[in-house]
Amino acid sequence: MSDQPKQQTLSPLQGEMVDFMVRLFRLMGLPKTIGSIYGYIYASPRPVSMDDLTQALGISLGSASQGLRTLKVFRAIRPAYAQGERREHFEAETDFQQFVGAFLKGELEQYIENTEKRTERMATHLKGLPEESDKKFFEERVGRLASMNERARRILPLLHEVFASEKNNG
Amino acid sequence: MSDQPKQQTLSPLQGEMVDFMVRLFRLMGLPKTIGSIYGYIYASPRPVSMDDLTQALGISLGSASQGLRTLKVFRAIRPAYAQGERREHFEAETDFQQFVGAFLKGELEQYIENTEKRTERMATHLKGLPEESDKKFFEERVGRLASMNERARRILPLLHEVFASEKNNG
DNA sequence: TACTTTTTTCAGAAAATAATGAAATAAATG
DNA sequence: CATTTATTTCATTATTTTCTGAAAAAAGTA
Repeated sequence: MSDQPKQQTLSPLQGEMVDFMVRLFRLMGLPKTIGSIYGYIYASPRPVSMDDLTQALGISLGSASQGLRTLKVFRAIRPAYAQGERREHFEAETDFQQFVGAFLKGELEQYIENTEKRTERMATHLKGLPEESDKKFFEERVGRLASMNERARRILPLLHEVFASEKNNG
Repeated sequence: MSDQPKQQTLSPLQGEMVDFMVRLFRLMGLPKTIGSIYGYIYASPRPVSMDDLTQALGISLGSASQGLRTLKVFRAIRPAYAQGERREHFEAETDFQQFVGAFLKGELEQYIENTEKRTERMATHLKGLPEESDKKFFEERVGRLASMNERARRILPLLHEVFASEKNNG
């Protein structure tokens, strides 16, 4: 079928790029497969099909499909037409500062939100506490936790700055 | 043996604190047990023994021992004498901004260090690349990765600020 | 529409991670 | 120093996470 046989193996340079992304994605708590898929697409001069991925990375159809979906949701990859190819192809969104930043920001916002609810519940428990039961101690503890979370919340906007702009820092 | 029976169950407030720490420690990639141990110690008005932990949290001796070791290494807890008790007791280091910050900083430094080595290897591969093999493409990619890491390195010192001082922000 | 190719889904397998508990070691007591 | 109590270690077990592959669904073709 295909006249130009697609590459089956990764060059050393491409291998390094795949590893790079595996590590970056692990930092975001995502499995190896997803990192390697992004890495392979990132390291490919031309759009990549699902089949290319299973071949080059030795992963299953299922993993490739799931991984691609996740990456699409993150906007880490985008569809790209490939000359006279029936299959869907993808290329990398290279401003990963953008999607890594967005991802981490989302995670942290969620975290801080949940934590806020938790500290509010603690404050409620505190009220019903008899004076003799180390009440002072618990008040101090809860206060610390609430203030830590408050501080984290104030930090959050800075995170955006960190990842946002190639122009200002690069 | 013990005249004052130690508490076996957690109060709702203490339970919230344990959960809080389980989540905070998970953020650092540490297992539930370790978070819960710190949480219990954090939520205890008086120094805590290993036995208290296994009782209150329903974890094994082994887990308690391992968890305490890890927490000592992090300086998240410190030994504390308990009146006429033979067993070793512990209390919480409450400036967790300090140890959480130190931990994350250490992890990230390691990460950035490794990544730097990796991008250097990439640059080497790049040299041996014939002009016709999409060399331009790969140069651009490697450049991006290196610059991302460089930016991360410059951010690192800010992290210290975030966690360091109760005085300035609290 | 009937057929072929591609993609998705998801139950089960495999791999990775965490917890247990019993034996070994260490520390304290009398 | 013999005995008891406390702690650590680590091979085994349990749990959680990730991956697979075959069946179902979707999309494309003639």
